[in-house]
Amino acid sequence: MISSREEIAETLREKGYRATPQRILVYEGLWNAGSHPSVSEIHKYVSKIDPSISLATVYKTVELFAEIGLVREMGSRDDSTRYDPDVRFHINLVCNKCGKIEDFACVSFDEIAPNLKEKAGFQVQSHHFEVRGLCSNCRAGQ
Amino acid sequence: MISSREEIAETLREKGYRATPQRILVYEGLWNAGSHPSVSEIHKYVSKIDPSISLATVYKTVELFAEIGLVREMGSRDDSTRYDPDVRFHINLVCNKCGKIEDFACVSFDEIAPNLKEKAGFQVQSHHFEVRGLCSNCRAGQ
DNA sequence: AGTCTTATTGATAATTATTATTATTTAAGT
DNA sequence: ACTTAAATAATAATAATTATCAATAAGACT
Repeated sequence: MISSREEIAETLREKGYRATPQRILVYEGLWNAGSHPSVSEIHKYVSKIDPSISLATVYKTVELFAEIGLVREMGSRDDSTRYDPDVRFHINLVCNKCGKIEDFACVSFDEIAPNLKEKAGFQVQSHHFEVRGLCSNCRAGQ
Repeated sequence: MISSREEIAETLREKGYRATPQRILVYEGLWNAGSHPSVSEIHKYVSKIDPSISLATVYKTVELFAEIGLVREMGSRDDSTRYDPDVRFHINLVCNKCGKIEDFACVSFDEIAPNLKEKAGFQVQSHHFEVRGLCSNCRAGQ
């Protein structure tokens, strides 16, 4: 699922953007800075490799990635916005107690809203499907 | 779908909270302060009826309502967090251009993730199902 | 390989949503 | 009516995000 550095560079150039080392690094951070990382967590991760990278650059990069579909913005409920580099359709299960986020496969988008486009005339660009509650661990500890 | 003042007051008391005029007012604001209103919009609305109501009170009230299931927090992507007083399962269609939010009925939760509870052992407390893209108007104007 | 143009970066200031604090008020049980 | 803890209003504090701008470097063109 994760793309190679050269694939990312190619995608950026195709869309008319420059393939900078910072952008490649942020892409890798999205996959390696923990589960569904925040900008702050991504910045912490990439700083270990390039200590001079700016927080503002990470902000601008994830915003760009979201625009061109390289990442999915999850919105913020508690602290800060989180990002999911898996852009395939799935459900994010967020535990209200421990905060853990799991991914859960579900039926396809077309099965859920078969006539979304016909009825609403809506052109889908991204989605955010989040379910909040208690994960199995936290339920056990109740 | 909207509950009466007395029903809201009763729900609050049942859960052990006080039924204050501010809380009743905020509940009405959730339905009347525009589509999927933000805290700021709710405060603007309720201030017309009770000019002394504090912004902090609106924040605390919607937080309480979200906890006891009287409203659904939609999370924030752009500006501020928005709230949906319709807590039934449905999709929010958010236009990336004009910002309009429409509600879209879809198949039931259980049809989408039939074995969510069995497989993930996850106890659902709330959901946020948002699809971003272009609404029919904005597509036409492209 | 060298030069040019302009997008991008890094550093930081500014903004703004949200939360915390605290004295005062009030809902609801007695 | 009285009491008491919960709730409110006002406002200060926090923290995420955005804006600004001079310096840098990616990529196009010789």
